[in-house]
This record gives sequence, C-alpha cells and structure tokens, in this order.
Amino acid sequence: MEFTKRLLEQFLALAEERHFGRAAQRLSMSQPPLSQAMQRLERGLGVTLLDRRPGDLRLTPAGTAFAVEARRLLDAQSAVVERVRRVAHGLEGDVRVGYVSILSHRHLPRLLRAAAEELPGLRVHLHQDATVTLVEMLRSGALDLAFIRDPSPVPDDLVVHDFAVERIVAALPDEHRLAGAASVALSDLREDDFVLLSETALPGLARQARLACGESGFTPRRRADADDLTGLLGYVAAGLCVSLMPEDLRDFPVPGITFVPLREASPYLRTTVAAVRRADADAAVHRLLDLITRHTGP
Amino acid sequence: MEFTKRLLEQFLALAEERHFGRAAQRLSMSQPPLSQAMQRLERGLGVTLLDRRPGDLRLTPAGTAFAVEARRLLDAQSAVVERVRRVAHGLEGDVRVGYVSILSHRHLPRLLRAAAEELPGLRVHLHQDATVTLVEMLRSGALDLAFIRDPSPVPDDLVVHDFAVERIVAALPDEHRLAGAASVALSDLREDDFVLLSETALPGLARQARLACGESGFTPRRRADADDLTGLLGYVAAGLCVSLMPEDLRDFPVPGITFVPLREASPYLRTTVAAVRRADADAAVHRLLDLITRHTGP
DNA sequence: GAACTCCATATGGTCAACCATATCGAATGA
DNA sequence: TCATTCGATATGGTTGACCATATGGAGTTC
Repeated sequence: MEFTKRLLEQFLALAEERHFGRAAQRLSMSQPPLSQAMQRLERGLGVTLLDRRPGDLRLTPAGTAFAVEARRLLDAQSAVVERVRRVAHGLEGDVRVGYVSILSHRHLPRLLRAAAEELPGLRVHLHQDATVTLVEMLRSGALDLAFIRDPSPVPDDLVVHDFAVERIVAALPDEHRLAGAASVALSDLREDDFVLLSETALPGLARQARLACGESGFTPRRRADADDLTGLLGYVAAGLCVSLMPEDLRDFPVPGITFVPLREASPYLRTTVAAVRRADADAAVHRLLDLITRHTGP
Repeated sequence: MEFTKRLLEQFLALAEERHFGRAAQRLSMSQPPLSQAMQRLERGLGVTLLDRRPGDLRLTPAGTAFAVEARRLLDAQSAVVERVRRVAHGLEGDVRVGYVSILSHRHLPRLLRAAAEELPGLRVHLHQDATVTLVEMLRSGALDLAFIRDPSPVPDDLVVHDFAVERIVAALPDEHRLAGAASVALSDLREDDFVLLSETALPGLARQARLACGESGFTPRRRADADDLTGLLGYVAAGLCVSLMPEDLRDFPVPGITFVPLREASPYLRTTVAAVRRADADAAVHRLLDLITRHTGP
C-alpha cells in the first residue's frame, strides 16, 4: 500500500465534500478516476472507508480515522522536507565545539548567547581540552570547530579565524616595587626572578613569554616552573617571582597579586582562533563561523 | 516531492551500506537505477544527501537527518495502516453509550470493566438520560448504543438485546403488617394505598406496576404520584403507602422501608436491554454488543 | 600504466498510475 | 412513470517510475 500525496489529498477532499462530483471538481479531475482511486485505496487497506449510500456519502469509522491520519501523514512529509532543508542550510543541526580551559571564559559565553539567538536550531556540544588535543580531535572529525591558542604551524587541513586577542600583562606580588605603576616595560623586569609555564603544559603561553622577553633584549631568570596557571599564581602570590599572564586572568582576582599592563604593544598578544577543517562542508559550521567572524570584527 | 516506500527503503539501505553496489544488491536491483533514484531524491529535495567521495561514501548532515526522518515516515505509514485496520475491525474506536439513571448501577460497571479488559482500544463515552430520550438520540445517531428500559414497541430501525432482568419487589413501610414476610403476593396488597410514578416521568415502571396489579385482578388504589424514585421512597418511608420498585434499589437502603419479594414470578420483571441501530455497521459497536451478550447469558 | 573499484550516464523496455470520455445502474422524487 | 442524481464501470491514451544492460570516467592500487 502506497500513500501518494495525490491519493491522500483526494481522500481528504472527498472526506470534506462528501460528494464524488464536487470533490473531483475541486481536485481538477473528472469523477471516474476519483472513484477508481478510492477503490484502490480501500482495496489496498482491505478496509471500507466510505459508506456510499445514495444521495448521502459518509465516512465509516475507519474512514474518519484515516482522514485524521492522512492529514498527519501529509504534514509529516512536508515537515521532513522542511527539516532536511533547514539542516542543509545550516539553520538546524549539531556542531561539536572544542575550547581551551578558562581562557575563553569571557568570550565564549557571549558567543553562545549570540548563537542561541541567531541560530536557535543549532545544538552546540561543548568539549574543553588543551589546544594540542583539540587540534587532533578536529582533524580526526571528533570536533567540528575549536577555539584554540597558538596554532603556530597551522596544519594544512585546517583553517583558522582570529577570535579574540588578549594582551599579556605582568603579574607582580603586591609588595613589588612596580606594583603601583600604571604600566611597566618588560625590560624593567630583567633583574627579577620569573616563574614560567613548563614548555610541555601550555607551550603557547610559555613560548610567547620567552619570545616577548627576547625581543626586549633579555632572557628571563627562570626561578621556577609550573604546570598550570594556578601554579604560577601561587609563586607570585608568595612574593617569590614575577610572571607574565593573559590579561583576562584579572577577572579572577588573587590576593597578593597585582596585574600591571605592559608598555610594549602588539607583539605581546595571545590570540585565540576559531579553527575548522578546510574541507568541511557542513553548513551549520559555516553559519556558526560566519557568526563568529561577524561578532569578532567590531 | 513524493516519498514512496521504495525510495525511502533505497535511501535507508544506502545509508546503512554506504556503498551503491552493496545497497543495490540488498535491494535486489542493479546499481544504476539506485543511482538515479538517489539523484531524483536529492533533486526533489534540492539538497545534497550523499557525500560521494571515491571509495568512501558518506552522508551529509542533511542526509543523516533525512535517514532518521525516512525511518520515521515508514513507521508512520505502517502505523496508519495498522490503526485503520484496527478501527475497521472494531478493536479501536469510539462508542457513545447511553444508559438510564441509577438503575444500571449494578451491571454497567461490571460491563465497563470487562470491555476495558477485552477491548482496551475502545473509548466509551457515557451519557445518562431517560429511556425515551436515549431512544431518540440513538435513532438520530447521537448515540451508538443505549441501555434502556421497556422498549415496548421497539422502533423498526433499532434492535434490542436483553441485558439484565430485575424483579419488581414490594416496598413496604417497616411497620406494615407484611413487612416481616419472606414474600408477598400482589393480591395481598389490593386494599393498600399505593404511591406510583406518574406516567410522564418514567412511563415504563409506571405502566408495569399497573399491568402487574391488573393481572392480579385489581387496580391499585393510587394515593399519590411521584416524579421520581426518591419521591416514591419518601411516601413509603413515611408509612403512608406501599409501592413497587426494582429490586436493585435494595442496594440503597432507606430507613423505614422494607423491600419484600413478590410471590408472582416472571411477568413482574423489568428488563434492561441494549439497543443499537439495526443498520449500524460500526464494528466497534458490534464487538461491544457481542461482549454484552456473552456477559449476559450465563 | 594497467587493472580495478565505484559511481554516473546512456539507452531501451515494461508496466502501473493517472486521466478523460462515454455509458450503465440504482435510488430518489416529482 | 419518467427525469434526475450519483457513483460505478468500460475503454483508451499518455506519462513517468522503475528496471536492466552496456558504457563512461574518475580515482586508487600494484
């Protein structure tokens, strides 16, 4: 038994008109083929749908039930077409998004809110991890988009878009001689002890700190290493060292630490980028990426 | 865009096999027409469902969504066929049932329970009214089945089946001289004052009381009339009259009243019948009627 | 580069769905 | 009784869906 749109429409027209002639007219066809179609329908179902009494056509109980179901089937079909098109156009769908730890605490929520508003049909699945892991997941297809740091050599199969830039600031103990300054030059810290991230943990930040000092003409005297940011903060708060950190950390004030902007400008920035697979054709990903770039520009 | 079963099955097979050749084989067809069918499908939707990369066929996000929807559409179609057949066979459906007031308090619940168990797909809509009204509603199509009293001249377009029989008993004041008897003959009451129902209210019972007395060779001395059973009960409880009532009323004991069986046997029965339209072809009604007769026999 | 895999394209045949016109047969009502 | 109404039936034509076989063409593998 096959329910063509046409067949369902014919039955519905007949169910409303309760008259073969009028229904046929409404369907822009002659009466005989309508009779035949209804016979085929009833034969196919093995069920009598119409109570053909002369001068008074009625639906049997089964016919009444079928009229409801027919309407539902038609609606379901249209809904499927609609939904598939929306998915194809990226207005609906699933996007798996990776991001690096707390560093995105400022921009990510804003972005998610904008996405929920502009692309309400999108379901975003979040996964937090380190940049290296995220890159791997993205390339293997486990993620569709990732907000990562420092993709210094960007893999061939990925494309990145700047998402947010964050200055590096000096983290000084409250009692440090420059803690009260409006800004410091990196070179002012050449004699200080530094605590820096180990290269293995968050290579991006570690490398950038090293480069920044290099450009200011000195190698930081590295008194200690730490595996993560909280480790760094501990050393600084204890008054033992100074360090360099992303400015966003100021949103998580730590007693004993003062953050002071660097006088040097552009080079000492940490950039967060949105990365996607170059070959990815998923429209939802592109919509989201488009939204990201638009919300990033101004 | 038309979603034939065949087309949906073809897409689903392809979505599972991820290979035109194997899918075609599973569908017992050759590969080219399958290619064509998928092209027609994609063209019809205006959406690319398949990511044809050499040696590795994938579904686009839209294709994945469509696979889910296609399965749903197929299930929905089968469900419709199933449902319509169940309605046609009376295993599912709506039946509007009328019944006369409290008189059915004993049998109706039992029947409804049996129906709910044996025909769980049936939705029964209950309506309580007087016999005359119910007969009218049944004939006009406002009801499908009615439990009524005394359809003495059964209208041509209705058929009735005995549902329950109920003896008529004497209702005597507690202090009546025969209140202690195990049974009374109607003729014993020839000298008593009677309270009877007015002919207009519940004509069936009123007429039957009159007939019963007539057969016992007397006309009851009618001291009072009442519009309903509670009115009757009031007169009897006050010790003013005797009356005749359906035995089931004993389930609602009234202080001051004793119910005593009549010695006369069969004629003094009140029968409740299940009535349906003779021309009604509704299978659900017949199922229910069949259940009724089966639960009535033994 | 030759063989192979895999999907697309080309061509042709069959059949059922779909439609129209003409007609029939039953029921209704004047 | 006769005209009318209304759905079923008869007959024939067109079309598109569906299938098969044969072939093309891109990409991979050895």
